[in-house]
Amino acid sequence: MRFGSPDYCKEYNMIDPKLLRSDLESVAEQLKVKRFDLDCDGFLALEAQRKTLQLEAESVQQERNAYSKSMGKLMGEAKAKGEDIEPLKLKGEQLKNDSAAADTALAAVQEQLDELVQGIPNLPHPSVPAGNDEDDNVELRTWGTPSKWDFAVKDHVDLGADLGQLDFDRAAKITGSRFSQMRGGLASLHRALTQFMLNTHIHEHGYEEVYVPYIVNRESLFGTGQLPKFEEDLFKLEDERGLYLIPTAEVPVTNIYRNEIVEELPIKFVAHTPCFRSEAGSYGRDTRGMIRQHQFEKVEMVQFVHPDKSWDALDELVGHAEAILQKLNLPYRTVMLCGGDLGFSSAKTYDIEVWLPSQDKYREISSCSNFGDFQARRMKARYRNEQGKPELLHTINGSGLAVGRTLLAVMENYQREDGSIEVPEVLRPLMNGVTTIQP
RNA sequence: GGUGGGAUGGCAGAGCGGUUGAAUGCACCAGUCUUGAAAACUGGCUUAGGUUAAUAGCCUAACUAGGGUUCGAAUCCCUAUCCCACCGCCA
Repeated sequence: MRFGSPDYCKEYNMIDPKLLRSDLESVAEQLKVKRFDLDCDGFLALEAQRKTLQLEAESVQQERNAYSKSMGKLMGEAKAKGEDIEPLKLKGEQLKNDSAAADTALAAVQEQLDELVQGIPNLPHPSVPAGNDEDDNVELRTWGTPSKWDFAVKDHVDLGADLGQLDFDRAAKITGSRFSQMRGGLASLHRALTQFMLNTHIHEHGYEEVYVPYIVNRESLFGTGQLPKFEEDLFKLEDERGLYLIPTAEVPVTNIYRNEIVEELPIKFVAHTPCFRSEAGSYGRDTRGMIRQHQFEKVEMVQFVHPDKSWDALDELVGHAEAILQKLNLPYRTVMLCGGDLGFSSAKTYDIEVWLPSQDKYREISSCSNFGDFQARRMKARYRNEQGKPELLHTINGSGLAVGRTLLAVMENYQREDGSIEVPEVLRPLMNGVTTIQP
């Protein structure tokens, strides 16, 4: 759980504290791209206190250790001479109290320092453009051409309802809003998409499939950065152990190597899991259909890579996600997120957005990020460098893809005038040759 | 859910409350020997934090985790987690 001593260093530092001490101005400058205002004066003041107090605490501790070590001998001598050993103990007691006082003072400052440092997001990569929100994201490329329809296109909600295979009302009855229930061909199509994505990543992109828990502990959520800042986005179990439903496979998969030194890099994992998100704070947004659900399926790619290779690996991983859309022949575009839209832990993120004819625009279907050593530092996930020394590795991940949204995109882009849906070529072998979803 | 037994360095495995960061073996690295290799011998071999120009020294911490007793804890006490065995229940 912890780096080093419980007294002197708290867990979950994120930005390298050494970097803050050596290059504070530069860090603050870089964080402006992310629209984060770093409290430099506050940091410097706390850091100065920390340094003084830590040196003090360690020196008292040193004295105490030396005294304790000599105690055995001193007591023996005292007893041999028939002297009282109480004064000897008293001095030890005094040292203990001094030490405890010094530790307490240090801990108080360290706590404030930790709080400050832990609230600092990851630094953005120099190539990340400044900007406030998604409107400032930069389109890098588009692929495919949105179809022209000579009839009025329906959205997936109407298509699904007309097919009698997608039912939000019954899902609401069973559970509540933001859930869906499917049946028949649509349910099969949904499953086939999952299977297709997994097969592609495993057999064409070199990923190893992993099966992981869908319920995780706090430490894992800290490791990937969902906690402590984003607790309200999670479903927490009413359980004294304090467990949570996973909001993404990223959490269990990335944490596979928490507190470990891995032998060989890179490691490429792909996992299919359900994802659970409370969507607190998104009331009224995307309430129609299955764009934003409390429960959805996702195929997630996670890579553990050498620090020198993470940027190349990210580009490659984006390509893996795009390949799925290309094989499904779904038009999309790839954008680079601006600083203001970047997630807390991410150094750089590419979003892939699929074309939705009903909305006449592109909507996010995958998000691919490089976290640098940010998550690795929280997780203590390391590898052995060329000198054989443990060093933080880099983590990257990306959806490949969000299955629910992919289904929706397939429905809308493959719809026919009669309301039936053509099954994309690549999915047919997985659906026993079925070519059309019909009522 | 019940009862018992465990958790020590990469692995195996010692460890009376006081030079134990931790015996020993294996593995690993370097050297000697050898034409080369093996064997044998010699030496090295955990990690984190702080200090520092330093991956040099020095200091602090760590024997699953958290708390307690003590001048002093791997060693004693409490709690949690995980593992093993048996019983009960069960997809």
